[in-house]
Order: sequence, then structure tokens, then C-alpha cells
Amino acid sequence: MSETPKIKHFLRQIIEEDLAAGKFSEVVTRFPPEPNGYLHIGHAKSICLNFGLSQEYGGRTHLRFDDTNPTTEDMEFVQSIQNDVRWLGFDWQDHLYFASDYFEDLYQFAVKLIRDGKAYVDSCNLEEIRAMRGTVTEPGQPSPYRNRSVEENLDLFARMRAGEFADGAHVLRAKIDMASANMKMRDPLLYRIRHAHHYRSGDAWCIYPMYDFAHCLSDALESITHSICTLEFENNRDLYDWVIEHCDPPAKPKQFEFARLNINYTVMSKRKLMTLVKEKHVSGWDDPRMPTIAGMRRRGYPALAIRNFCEQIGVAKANSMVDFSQLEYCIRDVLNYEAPRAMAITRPLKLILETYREGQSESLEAALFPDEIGKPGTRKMSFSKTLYIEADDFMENPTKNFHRLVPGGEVRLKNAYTIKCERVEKDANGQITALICSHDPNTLGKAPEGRKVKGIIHWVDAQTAVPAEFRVYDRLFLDERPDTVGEFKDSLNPDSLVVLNGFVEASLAKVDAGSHFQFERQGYYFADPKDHSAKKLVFNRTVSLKDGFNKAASEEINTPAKVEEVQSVVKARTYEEVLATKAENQVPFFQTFHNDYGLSVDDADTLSATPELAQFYQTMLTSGAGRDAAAKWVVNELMRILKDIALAALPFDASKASALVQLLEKGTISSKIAKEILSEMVETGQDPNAILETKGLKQINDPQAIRALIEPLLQQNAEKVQAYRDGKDKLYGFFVGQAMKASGGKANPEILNQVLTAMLSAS
RNA sequence: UGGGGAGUCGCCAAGCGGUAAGGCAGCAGGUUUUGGUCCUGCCAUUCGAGGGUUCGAAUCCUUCCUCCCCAACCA
Repeated sequence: MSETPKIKHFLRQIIEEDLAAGKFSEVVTRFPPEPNGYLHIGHAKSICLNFGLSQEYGGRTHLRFDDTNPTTEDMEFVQSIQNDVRWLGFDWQDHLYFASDYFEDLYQFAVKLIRDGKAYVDSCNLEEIRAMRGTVTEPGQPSPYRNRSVEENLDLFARMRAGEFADGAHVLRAKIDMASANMKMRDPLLYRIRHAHHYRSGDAWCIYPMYDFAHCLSDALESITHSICTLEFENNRDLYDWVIEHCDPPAKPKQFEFARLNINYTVMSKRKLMTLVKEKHVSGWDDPRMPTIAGMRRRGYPALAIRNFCEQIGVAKANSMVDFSQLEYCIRDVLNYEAPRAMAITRPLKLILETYREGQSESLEAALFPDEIGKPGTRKMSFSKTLYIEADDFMENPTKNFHRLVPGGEVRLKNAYTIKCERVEKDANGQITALICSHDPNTLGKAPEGRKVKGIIHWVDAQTAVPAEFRVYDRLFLDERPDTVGEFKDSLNPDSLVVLNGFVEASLAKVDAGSHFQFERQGYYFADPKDHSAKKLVFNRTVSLKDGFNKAASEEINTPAKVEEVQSVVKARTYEEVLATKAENQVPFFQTFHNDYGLSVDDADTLSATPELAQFYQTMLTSGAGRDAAAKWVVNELMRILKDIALAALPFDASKASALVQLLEKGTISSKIAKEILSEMVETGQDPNAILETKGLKQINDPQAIRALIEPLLQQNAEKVQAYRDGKDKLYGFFVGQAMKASGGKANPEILNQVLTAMLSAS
């Protein structure tokens, strides 16, 4: 089985940096489901991530039920969730928590906020609050209750808790900023009144905390170090930090977001899955077609395969949709190694051996695993005159590349003899009822003499075969993205479940429910954990075998045609266009820079972005830097620095910047060294000439010195030199890079290139 | 039209100024008593587009384009 290499995705990087910086001694993550539905493959990614991270770096992961909404949550779900997490292979030990256990702590934090004037009771109703929130482009309006006194707020909040008010009469809100560009910060709700029975806290409370208040504080209460959630919570991070800052719990967890998992040909939202269950499009949450963990388990997906899959798809921040075939690959990869082989006939076709004596029978031995798996074990298979083969393995009028059974053709019965089809028997309607064949008794365990038999098919002995039901599952939806084609239910695949009745070999008569098999040449099957018994054999098709023959025919009928993207050619902006966008105090600078200094429209635009920047640039000029060089430097180098530090907060002034640019202009330093000096200036505010001296960063211009640098390098990389000379000229960059590194970045690049080129071409 | 994210092969995804990793899918061969597995080879002169900086740009600057998220008393 293939090993999935572990990529250092951004969360692992963050954790390693935090660990290296000594921010904490162990990683504490949490998986925080709301108990209002079953877990699905998307949750599996989160579970693997959270538990995986704490395992890798040393630490622990908590299982915490985020049960702050009494109207949707249920004990059934807390059971199923625990079951699913455990089945996936993870252990939270004694770290099982419930947000509902924190209700009292949370209440006290809210009281603190009120006391500090950071929260207030709002008595507006739902519609009023919504109306006053504003829109994404317009600021919200403060509630008329926003300035209630601390005493009044305290009193009201206590009475809310005491049950004096009806649902919706009041809410507790954070007092942040109704004009914030981040809608989540416009005085978000912290508590609402709900006279509802909670599945755990019962009737102890009639006010319940909102997610944004409860979640971050629950994290803090548990000393979570890395609170990992999905992308849609990015906007909530400001609020997460705000609540932590103002409630000031001892621990200060941080939130990080990653892209949730999407897989094509399925749906992942709880609402849609719930609909499928409620409207009986599937048999339940654990229907093998469901992307739920319970469904996948019942389908026969190994937990290891799911874990491998989650590792394989990676963790990043780009919305993406993973191909179903990637999951299937992981399942086959595990099952190929785990599932013993057996033979099953799903659409039986009777086959009579006219050369085999009536009443005779023999016992043949068949390996449980093919040689390359390296696992021992055999089973017995009875063989007699009448057999069943798969109807698909015979074609009366074969297509071109069909190399299974055909009239007059010979084929190998796997683990038995080769046979030849002599005649086809049909009923009155012309339907094939049986195949009359002959067998070559001299082909057991060896190749027939004088001829090659290419086809191999599977079979069962009609005398001993056991009837079995096969549930052949396929993708639940016809469209890659069922949720984007109007009503998602319209995309339901009518053939997602096909029930077939056939036979399995006798050795499977007493297998336990929940065992895996590979039915040779067909697929991996799983004895259904609920419906399978010795009385009635029921096998779920977990996944088909990869099919190198039929695939061309069955290729994705529903794959939408790629829409050609129209590339509009972007024209450079004209002086007039940019001028029209400039503010009044920018215009004079913009005009001077472009018209008088001869700078490009873009550079003039950038330099005149603020009067302060424009003045900074002009001061550089009066300190001696050239117009062009200074402009390039400010636009390309300083602008980068200014993303992190405001101009006014820069530890050096325009004259020092000017000095740096002049060094560059004189050729004393290369642009690479200029960058190095700049970052030093940002750190220390020192004069560039001083940095140059103390660090010895003067450019190396002597060709001999550079040659001496390159020589050993070429010797050490003789094969690469050869490859380069043989035409792999991309390697040039490698040599430049190495040589530059060897010089500590000080080699004059122009001279270095000359010397290098000469040395590489001299053979 | 505000704010927050994201764009690297058909699908995921590394890459953090110096030779465009890897996996899935696909294609072509080899091994094979599974049209499976396994093995070998092929599969991005180019990183959403344009412009710029640099000896050198997927990586830095700049303009633009596209997609996702935010206006539940859900989480």
C-alpha cells in the first residue's frame, strides 16, 4: 500500500513556528461539532486535521459539543458523533466537553463585559436589529438602547436569565462598532432568550449564548492553542479576538481557517443530507450512498482509507472540489491489501460442461490473496459439471477487443480449467439459457499445450454456490455539483442502487457481517453490517475494481463542457484616465512626477498615492538620489515595506533612503545587497553606509575572485555541468544561484554571468 | 459599489528571488491464472491577465480580471 508523504501545509508550518518560538509547550486542538446531524466526509477532514496535528506535534485534541442552540440539538447525534470519531481511529481520552457545561462561566464573562461597558441589552426586535445593521456598503445605525447604563444592563440581563421576559424581548449585544466594514463587528448578538428545553442542561437556562461568544471562550476555557475552522469563519476572526481580548480569559487561543472539503457528485450540507433522509431518497443517515461517516462505514470504506484520503488531498485555503476518483483510489489501495479474494456471480449464466462426468465433483484450491500481496491462506472451491458464470463474460457476437467467452472460443476459468464454448442453448424467445462447453482436463494449474488462452473469467459451482443479494452502489448524483443545477434532488441518480441476486462460492456461506472481500474481477464488497446473516447473504459493493476495459464507454456523460474563458486584453491606463482618479492633494504631485520628471504613469500614480509618500520621494531627490533610481526604489522596494509599517513609523528618514539609492546608483552594491541593507535599516534604522561597512557587503567586481568561487562549484556538480552542456540549459539558473550563494550575494551579477558563461562553454 | 479570502496541469497540491515537487485522472509499454495489483515511460518552456523591478520572477511592485465568504436572535 502506498504511503502518503506528509506535506508541510500552512497549519503545520504555523505550529512549527509557534513551537520554535516557545509560544506553548504542547499543541491543543479541538473538534467542535454541533450535535444536530451526522458527521460526513468533510468533518472527517477536520477530525483528521485536528487529531493528526496534536499527534504529530505532541499534545491532545478535545472533543467538544458546541451545543448552544437548544432547539436543534439531540442526544442521538452526540452518540453517533462519538461513534464516528472513534471509528475513524481517534481518541479524545478524557477530554470530552460540552459548551453547555460552560453556561455559568459564559454568563459571568458576559457580566464582565457589561460591567466594562462592552455589552448592552438591546430591546429591539429581530426586524429592527436587522434593519439597523446596515448593508455591506452602508454603515449600521446604533440601537436606541445602546447607551443604557451599566446598572440597567446588569439588571436586565439578570432578569433575562431569571426568565422574566418572553423569547425575543431582549438580547445581549457586544458594543463594538455599528459602522465597521466587517459586518460581524456591528454590535453582534451575544445572548438570546429561548424558553426551550436543552437536551443536556434541561430547563436550567432560558438564555443561550451565541456561537461567536461561546466558541472562543470555550476554546479559552480548555486552553486550546490552535482553533481550526473552515474558511467561512474568516470574518468571525476579528470578533473571536475581540471577545478574547475583552473577556480576558487566562488562555488566548488563536483561530485559523482552512478550506472545507468538497467532493464532486455528492452534497455535503447538513440541510441537504437531512432532506435526503427525511424524504427517504436514501434509507437513512447510514445509507451506503451517503457521504456520512456512518454511510461510508456501512458501505465498507475502511477508516484507514479515509484517513489516507484526508492526508492526500492536503490542507490549503483555496476553495476546491476533489475528484471522487481520488477517494476511490484510497479505498482500493487499502482493500487490495486487506480484502481476501472470493468469487461471486451477480448476474448468473448457466454453463454446462459436456465433457465433465455427471455427478462428479472435485475440490480445487484457491489462494486468498494473489502472490504479490504476500499473504498466505487458501480456500477450497468445489467444481462440477454445472457452473454459473457472469452473464457479462459471454458475448454471442463479440466486439473487437472482447477476450472473454465467445462461441467456439476458449477461456480460462480462474483457479480451474480452460473451457471452450461449443454451443449456445436458447429458449423459445431466443434468450440464452445455458452455454454448453467442453473443458481441457490437462489445464489445471498449467497452461494448455500449443495455444494461448488470454481470457480469464470467474465462476461458481452451481451445486454448492450460495444465493446472495448484491447491492451495487453508484454515485448518488448525476451532476458534478448537484447544488448548482437548480433543485439538487433533480440530480439524483436513479441507478445509484441496483439490487442483484446471484451466488457466491460456498466458502462464503458463513461469513460474518462486516467482512470485506474482493469478488474477483468485479470489485470490493462488504457483508452488510445490518442486513447480512447466514440465512440471507447481503453484500454491498464498496467500490468497483478499476476497469481498464469498459472505461471508455462509461466515461462521464455529465461532465459539463468547459466554458472557454474570454480573455479581454487589458490596455495600459492613460495619463488622463489616472489623472481623473486622483484626489485633489495628489494631482500636483502626479503631474510633476509624470510631466516634469518623466516618470511612467504607473510610477507617478504610486508615488503620489499620498502627499506624505510624494514628499518622502522628493526629499530623497534633494538629498542626492536620481529621479529614476529613487522612483524605482520607492515603487518596488519601499512599497513592500510599507505594507507592514506606516511611512511615519519608519525608523529611517528620506535622506538615509536616498543614501541607499545612491550606493545602488554608483554600483557599490547590487540590488540584492540593497534589499539586504534595507531590511536591516527597517530593523535598526541605521545608516546604509554603516551597515555596508559593518557587514562587509561591498560588491565583488573582480572576475578572478568570482572565477575562484565558481571553480569548485563546477567540480562538485560535474554531472550537472555535463547535462547543461548536453543541452539542459535550464540548469543555468541553478549555477547562478549556487555561485551567488557562495559569494554571500556579493558577486557582481553581471560579471558573474560573464564568467560563468565562459566557464560553462569551455569544455 | 464596503470588508475579508483565494487563483500553479482535467482534479487536488508543493513552491516563500536561483533546475515548475508529488498524488489522482489520462495515455503508452512490461509482468500477471483478476482487462485488478505492481513496474517503466509520457503528461505545465509556464504559474488568472497586462505592465514594471531584477543578471534572474510562480515568488517582489503595480493595474486589472475571475471565484468564494459576510447584512440568522444558526454554527
